[in-house]
Amino acid sequence: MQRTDFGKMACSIARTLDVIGEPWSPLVLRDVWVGVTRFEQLQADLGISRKVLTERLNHLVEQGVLERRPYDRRPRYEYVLTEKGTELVDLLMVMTGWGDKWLAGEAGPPVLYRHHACGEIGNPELRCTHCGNPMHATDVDLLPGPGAAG
Amino acid sequence: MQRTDFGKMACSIARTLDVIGEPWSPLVLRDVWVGVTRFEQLQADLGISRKVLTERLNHLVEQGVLERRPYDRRPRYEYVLTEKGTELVDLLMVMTGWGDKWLAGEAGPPVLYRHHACGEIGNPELRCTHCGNPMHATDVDLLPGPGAAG
DNA sequence: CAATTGGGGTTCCCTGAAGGAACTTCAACT
DNA sequence: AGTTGAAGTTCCTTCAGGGAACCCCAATTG
Repeated sequence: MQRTDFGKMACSIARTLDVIGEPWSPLVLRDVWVGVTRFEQLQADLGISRKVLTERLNHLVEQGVLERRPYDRRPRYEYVLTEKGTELVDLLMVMTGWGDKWLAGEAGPPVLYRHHACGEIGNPELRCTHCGNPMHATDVDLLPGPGAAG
Repeated sequence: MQRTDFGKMACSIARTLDVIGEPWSPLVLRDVWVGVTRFEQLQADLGISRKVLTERLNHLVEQGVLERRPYDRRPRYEYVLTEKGTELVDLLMVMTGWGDKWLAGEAGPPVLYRHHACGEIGNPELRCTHCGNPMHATDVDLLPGPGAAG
């Protein structure tokens, strides 16, 4: 085996990594989210190799995370988030929150979120869909689900 | 340049990827979280190359996400989550939620979370720390923060 | 209407990282 | 003294990322 295939593991983390776990993919997603949607823009903004950018975009399109869409009568394309991709942004927001807290240092966070509902600057927090209380690593027990292996 | 260094970018996503973005790292973290904490156990459970496992564990320890701790008078060690690492599990939980929804298929989720506070099975959702309302990709504006580049 | 421009890729070579198996070390147990 | 088992290390092969050059196509320009 060359590079291990995470997609076949009975684990939603591994499967998710199969979609956006390759190097650069989360940053491509971030850029598309904030409006950097074209090949040339992405390549220039990220400093990524054109070859790898092509591979990542194709993979994200295949996985249904991005849609490749013409924006001109010339052969010009932009990449936009699908619903599946938009929901992946939750992941980016949590990554941002953690990075802001643990890695930003003196300078502080590079980007802030203003929440439409309240107009305030803030970060997202994980809360239980049932009771609305915080739901972090230490607040849950893990149980085997219907899709468990063996 | 060989492999691009994400750690120096002015982006908390890129910086977080520098810590856990390498292949296998999130799965190592998951295993440690659920109690697979020793070298041999991790190697067997993941099917990862021993060489790469060594590299990942060292990196995660250097980054302060895991702590390497003796558990015997013989030279035996286990890896445990630090506070910094425990907070990273938020990321794993969100990955799990997305994977459950979009990739689990017929079989359903392999793992379920039971929330201590309410005793129910459920998934975490992102909510604003200020107002408590849902906070997803489409609910925020992005603003430059104090650590923004140039 | 030939030449230019620019977006969106492909192709090529080189190096570095992942896979995998064999080997090493060290303390305790037999 | 020999064996065991955890925890790595070493070595070789193959594959993926970096980087630069090249290609294709439609519209605009001279």
